[in-house]
Amino acid sequence: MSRKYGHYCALATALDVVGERWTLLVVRELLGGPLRFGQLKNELPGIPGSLLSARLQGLMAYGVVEQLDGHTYGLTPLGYGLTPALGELARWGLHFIEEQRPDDAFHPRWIQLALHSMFRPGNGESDGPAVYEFRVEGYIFHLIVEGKTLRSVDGPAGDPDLLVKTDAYTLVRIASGRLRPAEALDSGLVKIMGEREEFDRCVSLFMEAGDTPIPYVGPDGHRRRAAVTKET
Amino acid sequence: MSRKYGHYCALATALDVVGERWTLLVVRELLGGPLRFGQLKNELPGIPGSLLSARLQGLMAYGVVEQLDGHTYGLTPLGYGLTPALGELARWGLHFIEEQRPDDAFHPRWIQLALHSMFRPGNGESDGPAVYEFRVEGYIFHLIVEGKTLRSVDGPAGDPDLLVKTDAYTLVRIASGRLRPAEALDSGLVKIMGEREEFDRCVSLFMEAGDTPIPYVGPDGHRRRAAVTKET
DNA sequence: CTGCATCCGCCTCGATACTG
DNA sequence: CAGTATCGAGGCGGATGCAG
Repeated sequence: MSRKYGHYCALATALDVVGERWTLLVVRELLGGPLRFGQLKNELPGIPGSLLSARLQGLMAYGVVEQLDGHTYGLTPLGYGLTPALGELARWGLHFIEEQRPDDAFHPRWIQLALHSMFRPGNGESDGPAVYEFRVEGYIFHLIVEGKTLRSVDGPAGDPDLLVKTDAYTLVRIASGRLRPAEALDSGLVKIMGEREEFDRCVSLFMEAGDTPIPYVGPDGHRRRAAVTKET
Repeated sequence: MSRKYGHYCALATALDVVGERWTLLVVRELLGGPLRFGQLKNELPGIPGSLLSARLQGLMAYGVVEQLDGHTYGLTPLGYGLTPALGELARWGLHFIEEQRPDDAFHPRWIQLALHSMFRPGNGESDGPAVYEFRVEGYIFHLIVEGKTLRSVDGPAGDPDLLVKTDAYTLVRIASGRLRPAEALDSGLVKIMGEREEFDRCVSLFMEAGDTPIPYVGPDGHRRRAAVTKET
């Protein structure tokens, strides 16, 4: 049995279930739909196979993940219930995304989660559903905005209102408030196919106009200790 | 340097900062305001002093916690930014809160977080601010509902619209959908001072009428494995 | 080749004792 | 009271092995 906190507290209980290392990242992967063990392992660079196995067993025991036919694992409704929590955590994590893209592993699917976490339903009134196709480093998906709901679907859209082509690093710089969307467009870091007006509307769905939605906490801002500290 | 996932992903980055054991519980304690090391240790039953020290150092290095005058620690604005994430996690954790109150440690302050996580702004229209005082197992605090915001303050209220007296276990049973508020009131598990109508209004701020907001996942629901599994 | 169990070195964690 | 030092136990990371 895994380590528990032994606090009669909703947060501590949640962490008893999904607080261990790698667990929430496993859930992150499955948010996009069921996956096989191998795919899961491929999209979680660094995880030992044995640990992934253990996590899946644990999550199944809690009813968060279920094993479907043919060695595929998917979230139960309970597991999908973690979506808002993961969204808020991801949104907060944008404060700390590194300025320079490090040699970290990356999968374009990550940014779908980030986009979801920044979605502000209510900004940008749209009558019918709006469809935006994204092409990020070879990966294609599209967002469907309908009223107050946002869905992201893998693959190209049939007839998108806008097509956006860019790279992950640029998206991160925009999301963390270090690059304004208009600048990204003018400098060619973001290329669009469609009306400029539609681009602005798309942007307004995720961030307030002229404002940095997620102020970035730089590497020096990380150190709040006033005086000199031992650097070992 | 703590272990990092090495994923260029907002969620993984957040977990790099607050994903280690005990870290989010330290933040939970500080959400109510700055605390001294000793208080913090007392309200986190089970944490080793050395680990609390390490966590505080780490959080300070990231700018999430800052040391105030006289050995007191408080959240920075960045730290308070974790509020929605902790709220969503706590809300999800309500699915797993044990049916029987175990011998777990408990502090009434925990339930303030749970109440926050269940708050549904927009339910129950109130013109002026509504003030509800809670007395839970000797601990007194009051909620101030004003429009779409909810604040909870330690200590008694001056002139509350309603006074609620109950125990933690009953609150958990209500929150996890196993006990309806009206039943709790009728059976005397919850005692109120004020109008019954005001009680209903208070309830409607946190849960939909006649509906279980957080379906409980019982100990048997935890096992989704169809067949018999080895029990060691 | 995929899915997962096993083994081992290392680092984190948990408990206690110790210092300013 | 605030925080540090020490040490055993156990979770984690990486490599290997085996069954379907």
